[in-house]
Amino acid sequence: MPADLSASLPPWPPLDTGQPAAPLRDGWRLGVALPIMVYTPAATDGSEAIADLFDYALPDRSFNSVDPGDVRSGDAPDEQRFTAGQLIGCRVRVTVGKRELIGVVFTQRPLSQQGGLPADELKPVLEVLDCKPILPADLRRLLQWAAGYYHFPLGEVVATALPVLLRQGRALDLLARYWRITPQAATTLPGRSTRQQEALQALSLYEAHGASEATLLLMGHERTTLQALAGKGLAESFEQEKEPQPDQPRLSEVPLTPSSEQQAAIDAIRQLVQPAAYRFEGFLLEGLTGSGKTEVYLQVMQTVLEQRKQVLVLVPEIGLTPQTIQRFKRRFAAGIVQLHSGMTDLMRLQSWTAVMRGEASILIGTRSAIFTPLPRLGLIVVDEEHDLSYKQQDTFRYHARDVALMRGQMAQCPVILGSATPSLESLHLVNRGRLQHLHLSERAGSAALAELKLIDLRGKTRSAGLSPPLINAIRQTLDAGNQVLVFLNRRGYAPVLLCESCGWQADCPRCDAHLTVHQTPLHLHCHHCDYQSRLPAACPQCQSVNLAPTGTGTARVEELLQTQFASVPVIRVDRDSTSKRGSWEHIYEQAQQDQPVILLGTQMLAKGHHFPYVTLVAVLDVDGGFLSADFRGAERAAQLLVQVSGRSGRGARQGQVLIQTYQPDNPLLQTLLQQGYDRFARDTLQQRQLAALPPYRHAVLLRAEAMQPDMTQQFLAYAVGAFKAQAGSHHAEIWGPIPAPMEKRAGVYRGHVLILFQQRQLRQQLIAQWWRDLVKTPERRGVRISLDIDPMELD
DNA sequence: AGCACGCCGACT
DNA sequence: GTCGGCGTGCTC
Repeated sequence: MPADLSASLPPWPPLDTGQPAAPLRDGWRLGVALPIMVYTPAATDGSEAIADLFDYALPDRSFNSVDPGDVRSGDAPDEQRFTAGQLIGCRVRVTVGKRELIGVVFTQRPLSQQGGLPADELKPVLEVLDCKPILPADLRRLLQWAAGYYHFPLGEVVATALPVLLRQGRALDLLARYWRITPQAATTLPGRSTRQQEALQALSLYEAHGASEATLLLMGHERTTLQALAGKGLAESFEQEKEPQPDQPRLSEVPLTPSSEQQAAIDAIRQLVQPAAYRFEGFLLEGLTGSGKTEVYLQVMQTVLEQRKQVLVLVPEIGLTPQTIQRFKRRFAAGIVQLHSGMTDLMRLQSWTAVMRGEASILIGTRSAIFTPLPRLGLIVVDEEHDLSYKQQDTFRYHARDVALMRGQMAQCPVILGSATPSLESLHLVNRGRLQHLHLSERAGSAALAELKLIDLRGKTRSAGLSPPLINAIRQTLDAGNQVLVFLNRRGYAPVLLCESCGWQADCPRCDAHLTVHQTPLHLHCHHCDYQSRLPAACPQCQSVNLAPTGTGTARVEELLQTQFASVPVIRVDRDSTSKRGSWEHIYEQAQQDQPVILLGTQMLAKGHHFPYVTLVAVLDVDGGFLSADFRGAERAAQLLVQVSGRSGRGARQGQVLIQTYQPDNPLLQTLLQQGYDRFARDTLQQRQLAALPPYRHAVLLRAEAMQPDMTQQFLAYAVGAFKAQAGSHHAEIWGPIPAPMEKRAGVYRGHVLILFQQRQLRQQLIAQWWRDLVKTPERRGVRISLDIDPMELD
């Protein structure tokens, strides 16, 4: 029986319009954040100093007529286009140099007030695009924090927070179509159509004030259904200025009965989402795949929704499957919207607007969704918090998990970080008492956790990377009618083309890397820069024709498996095989049948997917990660192993995981296998502490790249000199400059300096001035530089 | 990042 | 004599 979550609460507050400011004779000076890579000094705005703003004038005549209705109406004369309201948080169109850009107002003060550029040197604002702020105060504060923390221009940070269409100047539609139920509906039956019945039921919840069509569409109803109801006189549509229509979340499914562990976790978090007790607290919810983390999220969310607050759920880039969405939609009849890269710009704008206006209560999105305005944010969930996709790797290098923790503090709401394999950063926060650790150790249902076993590759023959014991295990599993998952982190056919006469190897001309052999179509491909070429007929060095594809890629394993197990379908899942749209769904469908198949794939297969009939997971090569030069390599590899093993034996059947290695005695690998991830993580943390590495110290990576290797190194040497001159060498340890692990990539020579700080605040201060000077310095010419705060990968 | 201005080679 | 090469410098 659906329970009403929203007993009788007051209506939602209006949008943050601020205090209407009185029009001044001489107009306003607006501090605008613009999407350009420029750093400007902080201009003072009363008490607060905000860097990277450009001042523009909004002249007096703009205020001659104050009529909110005329804002943006195309035929109004110029003088009537602006209101004298709060402009902070609104978009403006301005001239920058010779071009026009759209920025967001961050400060607003009278032109007569002293400070900044003389008023007559300011350019005028061309157009005000919003009559109400699109970025509310709390989000502006978060964006300012992020710009400061990551040392990135505020305007560029703001740009990542806005949907593309708003960045391009599109107006937020103020008129909308609404639907409501008619009085006749009380006495007339809707007929046999279940869709119409469902739609009518939904409409009845909104009573006479109606529901916006957008909301109804988001709830899964179709426009044609509504029109059919209108045809029968049961519903009617009308247009009105869009007032935020509060979402009316309801529970639409009976919650599962939690295990005692789940209940303990739910209770712990629920304490903080009681009406009087709302405050920030971070939780690390650690639980293996299948242990029921999602049920904990759902039950805490229920409490939050009961108070008409909103929930933001972050998921990794590939974690947002239709199954995930379905799970939430089954549980709550509520506005649930998504934000991810697979959506069109218009869909993203609609989701963004719906949560910004409080018309949706649940937002499920990837990394950048952390910057969405949610006026009544009550809970943030970061699922699979260890996932690397939360860290943006280009230009604005923010970490969505870290931003989420800051946002929770600013919004005074709890943040749940969930993972089967928590990041060492989060475990460190637990140790320091900054996060509360909650455990789910039991696996729901009957399935026991898969047992992990090593296969010692030393002295064993291999065909296409598979040892005889592994091939036997695969055969037994298939003969028993079960499915097999084979995991290899290398795409293509063979990772290198080798001349068997002289040892020549086909290398990429633009990178320090081998070219990968691909079979269909036959060519050489560089996975680092996309360079492609034909296979040479003979060795360019010794003219021998004994060129052999060497090593193992997924395509070659596929070939072997197909010949070895001819009666069983082999499904390859990697970027090469799933690039076509719909192919992933097809694969998924096949894997959900209780038929023997072999699934073969890269990372893509490791995460979050349910394969109930897989009972054997084979990891062909685990050594790359555990031997990695990067100090985080082992952590990554361990997380991947645990995630992969979570794919096995989720149904009623016992699963096993076989791991091939040349290093069966590797101590970290042994710890992981014998004592589990927790112990592995504790040991690894201890090593980090001894080596004074993150998370025990706070890192900054300065990257540089240039056309010549010495230019890169020269610049980095200069940068180190400048840092020492400014900061001395007491507060920080400098590593480098050193060339990047793959120095030449896509034709440019890359290098970096790593600086480790004892204190985060000191890092913040010392880096700020240094970086702003570096950007300006003439030594920079010909060198591209970027700054990475809390770097995750040293490449 | 754009998009200027600015000072040196092969074309009508 | 010009079209245009991309070096460096600014954008309220």
